[in-house]
Amino acid sequence: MGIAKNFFKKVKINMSELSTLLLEWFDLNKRGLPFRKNNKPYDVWVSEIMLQQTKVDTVIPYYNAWMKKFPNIESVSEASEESILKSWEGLGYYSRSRNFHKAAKIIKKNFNSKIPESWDDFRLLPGVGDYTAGAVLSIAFNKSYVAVDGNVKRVMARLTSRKKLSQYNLRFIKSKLLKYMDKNRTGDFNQAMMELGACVCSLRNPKCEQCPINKICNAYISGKPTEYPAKVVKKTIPSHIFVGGLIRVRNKILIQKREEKMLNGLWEIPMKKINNQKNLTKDFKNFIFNEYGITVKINKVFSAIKHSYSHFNMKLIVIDCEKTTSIAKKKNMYSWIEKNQINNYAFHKVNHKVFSLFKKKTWNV
DNA sequence: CACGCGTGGCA
DNA sequence: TTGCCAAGCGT
Repeated sequence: MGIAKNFFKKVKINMSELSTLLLEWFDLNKRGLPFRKNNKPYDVWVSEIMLQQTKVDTVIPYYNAWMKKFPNIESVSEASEESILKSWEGLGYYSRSRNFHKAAKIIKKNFNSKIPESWDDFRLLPGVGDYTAGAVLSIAFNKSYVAVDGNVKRVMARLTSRKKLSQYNLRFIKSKLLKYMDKNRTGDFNQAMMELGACVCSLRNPKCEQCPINKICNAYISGKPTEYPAKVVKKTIPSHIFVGGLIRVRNKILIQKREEKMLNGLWEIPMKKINNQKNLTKDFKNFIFNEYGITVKINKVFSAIKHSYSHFNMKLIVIDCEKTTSIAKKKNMYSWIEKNQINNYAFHKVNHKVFSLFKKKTWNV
């Protein structure tokens, strides 16, 4: 008496048509992305960095502004850290911009400001991983490298009916892609795989009936495409309470520059994680005195602003207060600025929520 | 190698 | 409302 096997039988797929079918679809259905007009190496690279874990629609305005301000490698290599961060403000994953800044300096110094075409040189630059190297080298130079992002992993997991994206399966997937990609159009092939994943072979509701390669797809034949790849269990995200202050003196407020790994180099109002709200104002006053040597008079305590980061949720209680006395003490890098100077600094997101809250309420700085 | 790293959209 | 995830990389 065997166990009933109603698992579908994996079909031996002939992938020799993959490139032809895919590119035929891509030529008719590709979106006209602004960063794919001329496929110049620098343009492609900038877009690939911005597109990491970020949606196309979010990237477009940042990309256009960046290209206007930093049209080439040399302009990036000569830019200040401040102006780089200001152009990246709000886009997230700020180390991308810091790594690109470092890479531009290396390219100016070692490669005469010309983006290297060899895998070994390009892949070693800070912020360039296997995906970005493959994408840039294939799209800008038509080199035969695969670019395997989250979309491509999902498409290939379905084509080959692999539930687990183990290192072994990923190597298998890459070898198949490399074998069957159109070597005359490697950049288009890679982008077509990604576009298919984003627009047709989507995570939740794949449009299998419209898919140009459904006849060579194991997951489609199985009738349960969303079972590939299997979902991975994620860690639950903790929540933390913070207290922060809009500390005023006359028409100015106090801001500080972050020196931690997270949001490094970005500006913020003084804020601190607290364990509970029992001694909220007392904790806040102590924090401000210990950190800046400032005593404050509290005007108003606002209800919490919520903000979600990738790995924790923040409830930020903001206190409106005025500086009463101060002693000379500088632990952090900080600055007193007027309201109209806010646009001169790169703030991280939650500060803009604070500013807009105060604008609505009692903003008379 | 599993985790830290931002933000916005969408179900 | 809350949770999930997106053209990944560094450690």
